[in-house]
Amino acid sequence: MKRNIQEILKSNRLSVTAGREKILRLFLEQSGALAHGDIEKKMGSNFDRVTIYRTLQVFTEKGIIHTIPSADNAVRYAFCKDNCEEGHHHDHHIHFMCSRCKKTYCLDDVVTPDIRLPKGYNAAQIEVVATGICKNCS
Amino acid sequence: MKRNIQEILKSNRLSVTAGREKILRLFLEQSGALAHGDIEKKMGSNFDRVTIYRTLQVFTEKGIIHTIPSADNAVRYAFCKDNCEEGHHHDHHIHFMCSRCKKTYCLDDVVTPDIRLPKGYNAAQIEVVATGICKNCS
DNA sequence: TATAAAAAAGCAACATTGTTGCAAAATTTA
DNA sequence: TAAATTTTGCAACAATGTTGCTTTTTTATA
Repeated sequence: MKRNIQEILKSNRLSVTAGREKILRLFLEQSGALAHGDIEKKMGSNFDRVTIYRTLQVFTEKGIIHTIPSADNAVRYAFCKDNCEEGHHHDHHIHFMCSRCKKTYCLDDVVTPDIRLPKGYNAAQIEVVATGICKNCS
Repeated sequence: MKRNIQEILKSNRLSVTAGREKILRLFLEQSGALAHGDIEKKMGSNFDRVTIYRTLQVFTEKGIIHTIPSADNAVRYAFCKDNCEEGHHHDHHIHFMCSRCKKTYCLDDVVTPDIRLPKGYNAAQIEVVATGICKNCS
């Protein structure tokens, strides 16, 4: 796995650093998505908050992770299993937020539906977030 | 319209105050959705930030407005045209965020699609947010 | 309509979250 | 291994969100 992590960083032309490895490992070991705050907690005090902000930013730009919109001002991030390229995600799956355990999942098998928009509107991306009770909590 | 605004407040068992009237008017006069920050700017300095927070909270609880999730840590709010009841929204429309003009619209005529979730997942709500170029910008 | 009760607003203080510039440290390149 | 490049940590700051409490406003009632 460690190998894998370094591969991912290198193939995205990123320096391999302890912080990036650790954050990436968090995403890979994790079934759910992570908010900035979650990561901060899991990283302990060895890493600066600013580093985490910047790492999440480059990971997102590179297409290593993607963002999940939320209504609670806590954007979540999740690893892109599809092979996304820099600046162009193609994660067409939907997301699920459990209101009991508060976890956010990528439902990789559920594809974003086609949606017919009114004339004049042109969608580049469609995000679907379902809220309810997840598998583990029901 | 003024009448209308007071009606809305009263029918939700809320005291009619200058701040609530003004915020509600903003939503009614507005085609797009508003983030807390937008409202703060439009309200000028006559109203306290805290009042705006609390007003948005009660309006949301009462079902007068609904939240729109976002990936930029700036939750938007919009007036509920459907007659939502306290604690139970039924706004089954989707939202559109224009990446050019940055406005967020409720596409009232576009209904949230039915989505088949994996076994065990039970959705209480499904949010769809499309991003792209809106009618006015295209 | 005046008054009491209830609700909301304002204020202050604070906590949390996010941003920026710059010097020090680590990583990569040659 | 040394130089160049990149990343980190730190500090300072800005913006956003929260809480308790007092004053003001609104509503209900006499």
